[in-house]
Amino acid sequence: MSDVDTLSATFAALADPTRRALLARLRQGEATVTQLAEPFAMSLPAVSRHLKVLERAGLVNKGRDAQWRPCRLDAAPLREVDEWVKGYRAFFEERYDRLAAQLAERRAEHTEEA
Amino acid sequence: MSDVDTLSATFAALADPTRRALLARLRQGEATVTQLAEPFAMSLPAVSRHLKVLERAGLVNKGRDAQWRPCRLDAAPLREVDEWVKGYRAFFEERYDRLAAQLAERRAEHTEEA
DNA sequence: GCTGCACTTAACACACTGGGCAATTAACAG
DNA sequence: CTGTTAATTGCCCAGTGTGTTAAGTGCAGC
Repeated sequence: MSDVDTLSATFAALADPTRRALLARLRQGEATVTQLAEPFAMSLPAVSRHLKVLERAGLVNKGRDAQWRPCRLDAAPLREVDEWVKGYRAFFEERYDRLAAQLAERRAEHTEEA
Repeated sequence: MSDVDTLSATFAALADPTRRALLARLRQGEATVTQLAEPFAMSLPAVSRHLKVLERAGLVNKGRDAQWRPCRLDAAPLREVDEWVKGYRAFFEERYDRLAAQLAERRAEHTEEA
């Protein structure tokens, strides 16, 4: 996890239901680590580590208020995810299904030519 | 990786640049395992396993043509990703930045009430 | 049936993940 | 100074991921 590209780090961070739940919670506003951990059947250190993963992925910012570390959502990396998915929208959107099929077929022909 | 939810499996599959490159290649149409492996500085078995990960995530379908396994893109799982990201769009889209801030603040007030 | 090609599986190494508890740091409250 | 609360870090363990090479499987063609 040392020098992974942003997109990989973001996807990896999102590939865990606990972390996605943390993000969902943070949509409702700031929360401390203990507050965030409360709903989970999991130790505080475990949640703290999940938050660190999210933080390193740039999805969460931690502030400092005395002994509390109020966490805020930073959805910026999700913009990149959105852009990436956009490149595949033609392949999963209903209204684009036929277009996608045509694209794939036409490009397959080009491939065979080469 | 046994009984992971679809979204987690999809995100995990996407959290690897090699696999994303494989998907990008498959946008241009069917390809065999060897064809797919060709651009990578990586053994064939390694690529084969990457494809298996994509297959188990439902992102790739493998056919059977004699000794070849033509792989096709199946972007259906990405629809779910798109839906998920949509839930955060208000937090990263320029035009929604102010709205998101308001939402977060208003919900933070509600939280404090409780 | 042997040989070759496409691909998968096996066996192994190694790093990372995610969970637990215990100990530690940091900051407030008396 | 002492004790409490918030949060992190260290250590251990089990499981998983990713790469290698070598062996196995399945199909085609002479």
